[in-house]
Amino acid sequence: MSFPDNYDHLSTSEAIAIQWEMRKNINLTPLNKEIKLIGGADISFNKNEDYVYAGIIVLEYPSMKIVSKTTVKAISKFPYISGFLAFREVPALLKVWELLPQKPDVMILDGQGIANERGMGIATHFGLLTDVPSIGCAKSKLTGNYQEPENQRFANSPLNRREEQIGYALKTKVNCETVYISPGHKISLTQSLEIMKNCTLNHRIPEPTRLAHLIVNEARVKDLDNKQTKLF
DNA sequence: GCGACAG
DNA sequence: ATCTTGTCGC
Repeated sequence: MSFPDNYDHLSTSEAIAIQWEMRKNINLTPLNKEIKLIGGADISFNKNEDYVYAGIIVLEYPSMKIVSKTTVKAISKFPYISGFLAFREVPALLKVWELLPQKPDVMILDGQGIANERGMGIATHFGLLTDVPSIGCAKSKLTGNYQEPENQRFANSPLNRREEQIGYALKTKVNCETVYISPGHKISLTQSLEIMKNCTLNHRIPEPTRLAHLIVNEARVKDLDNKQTKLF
């Protein structure tokens, strides 16, 4: 099938067809390369605007020292629809990816990997298009069943769909809500969990996506300030 | 029909 | 996700 240049005017049935086609290429075999750099991606936007601020932060692994921050402002007309988050966020993230001074060995996306109705969460979608190993780290569950982990740091339980495990529910911090980890592409289930534990400092959200969220929000607010000061 | 529903 | 103040707890 032919893939569109952008997702701005896609119908959900066309999006489903793309997911169906792309999923054939998902690879969940273990990554057998040392991880030195890890990236985190996120987007931010103002309500009722078609602009999104996309960003990727690159960190040393496992020290979590910042190596680079890159953000870009882009148009995204595809709305947020549960199950189709990638179509809203990935096009802008690909633009940031192109601009990175140095590509990381693994990318962490704010959302699901294979823990999606059709196995095609944002992390899997991004990983397939960039051919980079990727992991999804979501703040809430999309699909699947699991037992709530104990209230202990790094307590975890499998996230299952039917008979198959698609990820983990992970307690990154005591007295904080669970996060949901799933492999995206070119990485295994168990590796995705171990890597995310190693990226967790003293916050509920592991550093890559936590810091990515901060830089895209900063980019958005600075742009808002510009608009305000320009009026005077 | 009912419940679920990443950001 | 974004809109928003104070407030409880480590």
